[in-house]
Amino acid sequence: MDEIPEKLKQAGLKVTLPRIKILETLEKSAGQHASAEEIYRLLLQHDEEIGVATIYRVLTQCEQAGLIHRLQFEGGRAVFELACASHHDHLVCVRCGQVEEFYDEVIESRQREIAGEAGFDIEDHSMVLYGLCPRCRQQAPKEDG
Amino acid sequence: MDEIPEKLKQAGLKVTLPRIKILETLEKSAGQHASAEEIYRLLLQHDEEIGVATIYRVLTQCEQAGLIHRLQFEGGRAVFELACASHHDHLVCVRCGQVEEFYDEVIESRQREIAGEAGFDIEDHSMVLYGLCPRCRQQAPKEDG
DNA sequence: TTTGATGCAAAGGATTTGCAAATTT
DNA sequence: AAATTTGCAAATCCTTTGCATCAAA
Repeated sequence: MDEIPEKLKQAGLKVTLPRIKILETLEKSAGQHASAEEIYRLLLQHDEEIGVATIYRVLTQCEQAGLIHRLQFEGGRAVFELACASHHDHLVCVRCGQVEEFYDEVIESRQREIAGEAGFDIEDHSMVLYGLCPRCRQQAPKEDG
Repeated sequence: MDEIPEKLKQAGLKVTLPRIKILETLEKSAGQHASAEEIYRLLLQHDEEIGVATIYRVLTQCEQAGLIHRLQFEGGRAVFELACASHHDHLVCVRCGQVEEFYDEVIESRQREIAGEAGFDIEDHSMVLYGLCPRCRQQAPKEDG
């Protein structure tokens, strides 16, 4: 499973320790989704002191190379994921931040139809369902009256 | 159609000139979608000098009151729309920024099913299709190859 | 008049950038 | 050795906040 250096090479990026560490961290992060700052902290925990600037730069370069995806959920900071998996959309827990992936062919085909009717040439789409994950639902049975 | 003051009152907000102007500007903006900065500039064009801080404050307050929605498309800045219309999702032109709305019951119901299977209690969702609108498609027949 | 709203400028968080020093090929 | 990459700090973008002034109820 250690193809990270290969991928960097194929992307025309030099294979450096920071890059490898950053991608490995993303790979191992919970649910394989992490923000730049989370990656920074995870690296620190493993005694890898890589500056935030480098992390942002590497993530941006890898995104442009198609190695990772940048996800813009509600709440400002971007979250990144390795691009190895096939296309999918996301379920995000508004309480704990947990991210789950899903893919639904019915939705995908409806999207194509809708875009076609509107005359749009779709390049990309994002679909995020926000709510409480099973765990958080139990911990917060009811919030209001 | 001039119910803006009414809505403000119902939301428990004082009916002030800046608020009325800001909501009117949003109402009249292209496709009824605008960012805070766009609203600021549109107001300036009509010789209304309202500070950005006020615009952000008013937009945030109106959002909390349910009068408008804050949309987080790709690219950082938030875009706002009046909440008068019923729920819908968005098609965004990646070139000219044009925003179109759509609603599809098939997608909506699939979303509910998916969330249910995952055990999530959905509070909200966002779905955005990014691509070239009909006009921009003509102006840019092919970019590569 | 009392309460809430505005404007300005300063603060804030996330991300980017300039430049010299350090690395990879 | 040549070309990139890194780290740091300063800069930038978008948005929020503190506080004195001003307007709405």
